[in-house]
Amino acid sequence: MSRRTDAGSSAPTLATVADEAGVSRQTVSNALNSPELLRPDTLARVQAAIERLGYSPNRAARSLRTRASHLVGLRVDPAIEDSANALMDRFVHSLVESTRETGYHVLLFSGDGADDDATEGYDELLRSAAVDAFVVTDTYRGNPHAAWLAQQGVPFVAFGRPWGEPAARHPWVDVDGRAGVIAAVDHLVERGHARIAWVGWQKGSFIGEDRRSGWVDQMHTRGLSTSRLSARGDDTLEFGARAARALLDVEAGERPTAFVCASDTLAMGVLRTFDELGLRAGRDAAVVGFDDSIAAQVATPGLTSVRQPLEEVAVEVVRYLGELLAHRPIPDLGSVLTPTLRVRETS
Amino acid sequence: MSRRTDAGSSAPTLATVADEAGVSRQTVSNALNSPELLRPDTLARVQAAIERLGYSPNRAARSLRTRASHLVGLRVDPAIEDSANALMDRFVHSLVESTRETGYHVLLFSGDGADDDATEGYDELLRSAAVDAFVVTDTYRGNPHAAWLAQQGVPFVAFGRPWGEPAARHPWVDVDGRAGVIAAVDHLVERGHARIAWVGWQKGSFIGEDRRSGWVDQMHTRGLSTSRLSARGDDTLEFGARAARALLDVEAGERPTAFVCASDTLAMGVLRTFDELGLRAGRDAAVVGFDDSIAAQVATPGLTSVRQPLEEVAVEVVRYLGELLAHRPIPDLGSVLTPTLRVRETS
DNA sequence: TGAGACCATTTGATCGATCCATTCACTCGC
DNA sequence: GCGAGTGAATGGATCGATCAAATGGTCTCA
Repeated sequence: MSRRTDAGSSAPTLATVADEAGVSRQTVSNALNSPELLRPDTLARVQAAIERLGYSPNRAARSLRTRASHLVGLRVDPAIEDSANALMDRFVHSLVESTRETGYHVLLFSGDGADDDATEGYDELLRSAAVDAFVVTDTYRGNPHAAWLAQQGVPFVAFGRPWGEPAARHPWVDVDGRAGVIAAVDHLVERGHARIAWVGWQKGSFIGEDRRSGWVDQMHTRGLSTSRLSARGDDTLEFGARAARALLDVEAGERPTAFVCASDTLAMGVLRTFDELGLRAGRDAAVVGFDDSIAAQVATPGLTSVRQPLEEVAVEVVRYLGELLAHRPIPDLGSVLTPTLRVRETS
Repeated sequence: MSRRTDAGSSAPTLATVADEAGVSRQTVSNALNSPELLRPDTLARVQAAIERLGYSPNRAARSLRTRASHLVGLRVDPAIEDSANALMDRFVHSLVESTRETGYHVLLFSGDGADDDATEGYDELLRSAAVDAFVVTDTYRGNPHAAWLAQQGVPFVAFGRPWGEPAARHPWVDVDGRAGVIAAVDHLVERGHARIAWVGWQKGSFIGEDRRSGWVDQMHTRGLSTSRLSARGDDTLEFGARAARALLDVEAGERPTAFVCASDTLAMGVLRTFDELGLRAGRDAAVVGFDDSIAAQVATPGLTSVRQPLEEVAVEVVRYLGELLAHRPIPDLGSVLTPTLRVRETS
């Protein structure tokens, strides 16, 4: 009965456990994967043996046979130190937590230096069957990764809408940036502000236009003018500072009393200009950022900011992954979550 | 010759490539793993076939046979939003970059909710042979993870010294916090400061004591007193603010003119108190933080801070991993890197 | 009593790569 | 001309799990 009695120092296998419990390999396998097939007493005996030997199925062997690695790939791009990056960090943490509950793990990878080939990294992991699916995070306009994955028929879930690509058929999760900005505008209007400025990104960014539309529309809904209150440029501290200087450099009646920004980075730039001009955020004028970064939390004064519910995003992403990998039809291809406003001293 | 001519939609395997090139499986395998064994013309023929079919070896099959997954595990703990977390982010990015060059990948995992069992997560991945080694990041006093891994004989590299455990035999990489603080003190002395305060963590933290020792010793080396200039508490914004208030609440001659902090979080707390008291960092008193977080970069005024060379740390960690997994003897078990001071407006 | 249905369990084959031992081809020396 | 020696390529076995099909046993009902 014991064709494998070497029980030496090497890790226990199915055969080891089978011997220990006095059953066959397949029965042990069933105890793990389809316990309902076993008679209760047999199941108990096998489970006891598994426990006793400290057995865990070998992942490589299982993957080889089932053609499923139970890994999802996530590409992390070379660290650009800005708030967007810190955002990713929160998301990654949440993603790891969520995947854990479903028995999956997150595999990180990066493209190689040569940026010309966007499929780099994805392609390799895919062909070697290293991962079952991908999570794609930066879905800016015409994201080549998403397009390529879709074309290849690779399972993936995107964090971010397929902006401007109505034909996209992959599941995605996104945060309603527009709603976040609307909440910010409402908050400021309720605080008595009427001249509320926008400091955002250049045209061409769908995300930027989405957020800005919240400002434009809600200002009009509230009966307020947006004229001469909008600034657009790069997502840098410098541009935020420059934009604030320009917006404030008008006659007193025209001057904005509040600034809504497309990112915390821009908001911190606005605060820098306030400091230069001797203005006090929260007293002389209000500022609201976007992302609720650590900088927003520890800055003085504390920066009011729109917080993305990344924990919920991760949960939704993993839910979609589960459906996708179980080959279940997915009725709703997209899921939009609402951010919340974290009010601090600058407003 | 072609026992595998199904070349259907499924991914190519060694056998497929072998057929295509008119050689045997083993020859294709050798072309990948020991190309010097092949005759140049055969090698070229095989490589052409690999290229043509877009073949990548199946990782699961390879892992099963070689008993090596080419994955390293990294445990990410539930996101605590502070600067330490942002630090991890930079490190993870660098680690992914460094491992890529050696053909390894980073697998993220987390402990389950039950925190009582420190081995949770590690144990599972280990027994299922999912990873070849681990990278451990938080090596505070008596870190149970490191101790357990060492005891089990699992290969791992630590980011952080095995504080207070001279018997430790695992490789580690660390940043010389003491040297960073010494550089900060020197910088401040050169700027004309003599009463330089320390705002740090409670006793019991080896890292905290290491950093503090840089302050104590360098102050004495410079012939300066440290009396009544030290505050210790939690690593929070609130404590930093409280400590600054207390340190400044003395008669004018006794008052510190500079603050060196054990973290950016504490430094931001100090800045908050400055703001309350109407003081201007960089003019009325200097402040230096530690970690060069994003908050330090975008704060107004910009916070001078000690920056850890995490990119180099990652490279060293991966180098050690390579030695460890190749079973090469490791002569130097530890590697200490020197941080640099990023000077900004607060000093 | 025996054919048929049904259940728990077992056996052999397989996933795709690498290890090991062997075979083949070819040169060289005597 | 023939065995030794070398380099190149091959074939069978194997890693540890799961799949697919077969086995033996118990129970039901004609």
